[in-house]
Parts: sequence; C-alpha cells; structure tokens
Amino acid sequence: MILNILDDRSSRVLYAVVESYINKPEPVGSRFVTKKYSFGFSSATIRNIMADLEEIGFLSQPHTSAGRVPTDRGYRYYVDSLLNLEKAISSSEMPREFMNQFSKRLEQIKDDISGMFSEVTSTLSSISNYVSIALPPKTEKATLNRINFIKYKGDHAVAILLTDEGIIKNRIFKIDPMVKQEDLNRIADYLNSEYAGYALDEIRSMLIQSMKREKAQWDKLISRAINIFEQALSFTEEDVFVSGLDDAMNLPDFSDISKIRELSKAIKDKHVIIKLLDELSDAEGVRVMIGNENPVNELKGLSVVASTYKEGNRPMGIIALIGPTRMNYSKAISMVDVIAKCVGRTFDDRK
Amino acid sequence: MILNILDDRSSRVLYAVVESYINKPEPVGSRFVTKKYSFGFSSATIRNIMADLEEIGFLSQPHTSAGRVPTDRGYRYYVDSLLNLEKAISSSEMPREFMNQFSKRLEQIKDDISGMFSEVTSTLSSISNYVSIALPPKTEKATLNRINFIKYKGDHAVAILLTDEGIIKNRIFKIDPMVKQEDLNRIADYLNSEYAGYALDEIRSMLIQSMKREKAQWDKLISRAINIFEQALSFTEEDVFVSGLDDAMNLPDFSDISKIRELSKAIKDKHVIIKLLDELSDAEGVRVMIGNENPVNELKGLSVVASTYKEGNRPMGIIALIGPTRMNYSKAISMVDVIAKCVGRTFDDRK
DNA sequence: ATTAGCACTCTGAGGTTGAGAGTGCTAACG
DNA sequence: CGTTAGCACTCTCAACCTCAGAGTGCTAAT
Repeated sequence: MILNILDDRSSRVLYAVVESYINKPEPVGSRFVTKKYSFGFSSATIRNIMADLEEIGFLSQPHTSAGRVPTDRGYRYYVDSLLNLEKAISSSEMPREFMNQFSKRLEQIKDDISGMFSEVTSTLSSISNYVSIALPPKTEKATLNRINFIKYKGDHAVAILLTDEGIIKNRIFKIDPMVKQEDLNRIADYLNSEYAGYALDEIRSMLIQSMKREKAQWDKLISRAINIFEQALSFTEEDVFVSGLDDAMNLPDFSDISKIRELSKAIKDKHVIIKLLDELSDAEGVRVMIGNENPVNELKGLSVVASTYKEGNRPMGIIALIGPTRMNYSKAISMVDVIAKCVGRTFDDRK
Repeated sequence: MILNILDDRSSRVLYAVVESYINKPEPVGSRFVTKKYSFGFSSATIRNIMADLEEIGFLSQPHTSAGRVPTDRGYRYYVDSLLNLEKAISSSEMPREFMNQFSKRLEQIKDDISGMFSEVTSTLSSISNYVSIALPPKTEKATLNRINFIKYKGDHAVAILLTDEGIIKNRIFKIDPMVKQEDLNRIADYLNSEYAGYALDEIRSMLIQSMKREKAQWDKLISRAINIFEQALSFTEEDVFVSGLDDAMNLPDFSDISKIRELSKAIKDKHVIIKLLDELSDAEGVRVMIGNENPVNELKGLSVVASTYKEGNRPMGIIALIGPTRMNYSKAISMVDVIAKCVGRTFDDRK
C-alpha cells in the first residue's frame, strides 16, 4: 500500500485522470480536467499538480504536449484507494436484483459443476467485457465421497470418482480379464470404507504408506485395490474455464492483434494461468494485479482482478477478470467480488 | 464440378496465379507468371489469357494496374482439379513416417475420447496453422454399453452412461431419498437388459413407447426406471474440439482483428459449427467449401476443408480445417484426409 | 497467333504543411 | 505565498502532393 503519500488535491486530480482515461483512452489534458471535474482551480494549477504527479511516477506523457496517462503505479494508487473504500461500502455497484437472479440460476445448475462454471464465466465476461476465468474447486483438495468401478468390455474397467463437492471424474483403464465385477465391487467397498471422507491428496499420500505396508503383508486383494486406486487417482489435468476473448477484442486496447494473441496463448497454456491465479489465491477478498506487477511475461500490460470463493471458510477456487491495464477497476472489482460470493454461497447451500 | 471448361493453357495460368497467391498474398502480375513459371509465352500473351480468366470470373483485380487475385470461383476450379488428382495419387503430401507416429500416439490414448480429440485438433492445427475442429462421434448415434446409478448424498443419484465408443457421460439428479442403492441397481439391471446394444437415439424413442405402455400397466418399478433413464439420457450438449485460433492469428489474412472475432464468435456458438459440419458430413471423403459457398454468414470469406472419419463404414464424426480462402488447399486436403483416416482406423482397432 | 512497345492508370511511400492540443515558464495578482 | 493569465514552444495528426514502380490494355509489327 502506498496510500496517503498524496495530499487530497493531488489524489483528486489523479482520480480524475484515471477515471477519464478509463472512460476514453485518450491522454487527459489539464484543460479537460478543469472543465469536466470542477475543482476550484485553473488549468495552470492543474498543470503544476500533474507535473508533480508525473515526477513521482503516477502519470506519464506519451509525448511532450500531449495530455497525461496513468502509469501502472498511478493505477495502483487508484486501486488501493478503491479497495479501501470497498471495505466500507462493499459491492454497491452491482444491483441487488442482478445478484438474486444470478444466485437463483446457480442454484438450479449447481449439480453440474462444469455447467455451472461455464455459466459463471460467460455471465462475468458478458457483463464486464473482459476475459473471465474461473478455476473450479481443486480436485486434490476435494474430499472423496465414493469411488466405483464398472467392468467394461471384458478387459477394461471404468473408475468413477465422486467427491463431496460434486466433482465427478472418470477414467478407463485396462484390467486383468479374470477380474469380475464382484471383485471390483469388493475393491470399491474396501476403498470407500478406508478412504471416504479424506481429501484426494491426503489419500494419495496415505496410499504410498499403504503400498509399503501391504507389500510386506502380501494381501493380494488389498494391494490390488490400492494399485487400481492409484491409477484411478491420476486425474491430473485441471479444468480452467475461460470466456469472453471475442468480446475483449472489441476493446480499443486490443485493436492490435498481437496482444490478443499473447493473451490467447497464455490462456491455452493452462499452467501459466493456474500458476498465476494460485499466487493470488492466498489472500482474502479481491486482489488486483496491474500491468507489470504481473509475474507472467505474456501478461504484462494486462491487469488481473481476482477473488477466491469459499465454502464456509475454506477457499475452494478462484474467479478472475483479465483486461487491459486501462480497466474499469471499480466495476471489475465489484463484479468479481459479487460473483465470487454468489458462487461461494452456492457451495455452502449444497451441504 | 466445372472442370474442363478451360483449355490446358488457361488452366495452367490459373494454377500459377492461385499457387503464387497462396504462397504470398500479393496480386500476381503477368510478368511474374512468365518469369517464375516458364511457359513458352511472353507476358503479353499471359496478359491476354489472364484477361480472359477475369472475364469468366476466375480472377479479379484489386484495381486497374494491379496484378490478379483468384476469385472464389477460381479457387473452386483449382480445388476441383486437385480433388480429381487426389483420387488417383492419394494423400502423398503427408510423410508416411508422420502418419505412423500419429497413429501410435492415438492408439495410446484412445480410451480417453476427449483427450484423444484434443490431441487430434492440436496436432492438426499445429501442422497446418489453420483452425482445426473436430466433432467426436455423435452421442445419439453411439450404442449403449451400460448404464449405472450410484446413490449420492442421500437424495441424489449419479447416472453413468457408457457407450461402446468409449463415451462416458454422467449426470447428477435428485431422487426420492427412500430409494436405496439396491433399487438403483435393479433399475440399472433392468435397463441394461432391455436397452444395451441400441443406439441412444433409438433408445429415446423406444422409451416414449414404453412410457405409454407402462403407464397403463402401472408397474411402479419399471415406470420409475424409465423415468430416470429419460432424465439420464438428456446429455444434450455436444462437444466440439477446437484448436489453433492463436496460430491462425499469425496469418496475414487475419491481420484485421474483426475477421478473427467473427471466427471466434462462430466457434463459440457451437450450433453454427455443428450445423455447418453436419452439412458436409453426408459426402464421402474430403469436402471443401470456399468463401461465399459457405452457408454461415459469419464464415463467408473463409474456407472449410472437412472429412468424415468412419468406423468400418459408418460415418462417426467429422474433422475439419478452417482457414482463409487463400488457403493451401493441397496441403490442407491431404492433412485432413490423413488425420481423418488415422482417427477412423483407431476406432476400428478398438473393437 | 504471338509479341514488342508504349501510353495510361493506380498504389503507396515519402515529404510538406498547418491546425490544434497541450505543455512549461514567467510575471502579475490578491 | 499559492494561484493564475498569457505566451512561446513542442508535438501529433490529418490532408495534401508528388513520384517512382508495377502492371495493365491496346496497337502495330512479326
């Protein structure tokens, strides 16, 4: 936080510049500021203030004799003040009406996790016109409700894994054709009795223990069960839900195709996104990354507004907007905030 | 087919123009043609020929005193000749080496349908630099292998539907909490004995029949089973696999962002794509749609090269490339052809 | 039928200009 | 002392011009 290093007048001028520039991507001149935002000063005074703001790196000029444009640090100051206000005022920008409707919609489809997250990202992107991303609850952290095996085509079996969070994963794998469906059922029963209620990543480490133990004991059924479970657990690829790339192309900031390409590549490379968002997920509430604060090279020059959603107190996943640094932070923040809260509440209700 | 309406000389000139323009998106002049492709004629003669080709609508000039550019009809003539040759020569452009490797790769992952199709589209787009699209086997046409129900959280059940094609769909729905797992098992057993081996869309219409019948008979269990199956069958949304949008952005044809946006929107709207590709799927082998031949408005100005893949003789789905009309048709055709054949073969092997 | 030659057309890059916007500085002001 | 009017200065951007280069169509000669 770098708050309060500006006196009231300066910060008001900064806000004016930021807001005007967010509104229309044109350098903001002193004359314009005096006219549009009626401070009690002449343009000359504003000019002096703006020169000061430039000196401390909050504004910059594209060239001499153009107006000013906020720098990343300028946006940062602006956003920090916003977030400060936000705590008091809460998400006032989103109509309660909308929230209710959206909650209802989620309620209807909460049983279908991936459907629900498609809905979330597409709503978020369509109301914001930025690219929206959601990470569903992490599979590893989900708790096992039950696992089942179904014999398939003689020498295959399908593992179906259900978690308390409603995540369903399935996987086909080869088995010894001698193994009967009853065997599979017994294996499943054993595994369920042993592991249900634990988080999947806990289970994974428990398995490693067991494997050693059972190897010593040579219990055939159990060691086979553990083996199969091991296979079934390797549901590694995490889903990432993305929406709104095409809408974002309408933004003047993306008139240059190369930026879109960067963004689109970064999104395709899920690891990058997951890593980025994971980094944001440790903090409470809404977090904002501006331009070059962004650790991912491809995404410097873009801003990310993200919030975790929680079931009770446990953070489950993250919902984010990616847009140009010239982003409507105030709107974006409250949208992400509200939507994340709706999603969290939906998970709570599920119980 | 509009073949053979050109004499040999004219068509050779047309090919020259098309190929040169595909190679580099610059209007092709008579001088260039004479130099690069050594016909026995001077530029003046070529000019006359080109004027003729323009008259019948195979070439056009961006402006007086620019070179010529192929029209959609010009491309059509070119592609038709290609396809004619193709029948004899077959897909010679793709190295056999690559095909073998790719087949092996598919073989490894054939159990995971969606993984397999991601692989297919991403390879196809990366070797072609166009946008690649694949429709997996249609769920409705797939034959039911078995259905299972798992009780979940007291008042829910999960339906798991397996087809012979390896498609796995699952769906959570509410049930009367009084229904026990054993009841679900009995229901599943009944449904499997009754409906396994039929295509899902057949089953759907069979169900409608049964519902009437059973209503009269008041067999509680069976009518409940049918009801549940009805619910479970509504796995409507079809998957569409897409890859390569970002690579395609590198093409000079897409330097204008609005075209990419159109394409990206059309892709997001899955119905459009499915409808388009369905239309192409009735014919044998590779089919090509050029520019304004395309029925979808958003995609006029783009070309589609598509081929069905078949299990045995039954067409299952479709694989396509979308690119600018200035597309390397010869390469695209053989790539789509080869890949579709690989995919088909993989499905055959599965049996 | 083919071709050399030539007048003609059109584009696109490069250069010039002038209006407009905005600045920084200075000197005057309350 | 902070504020402001005034002014000279800077920079951009759109409009305009020019001209070389590429390519054409036509005609007359082969």
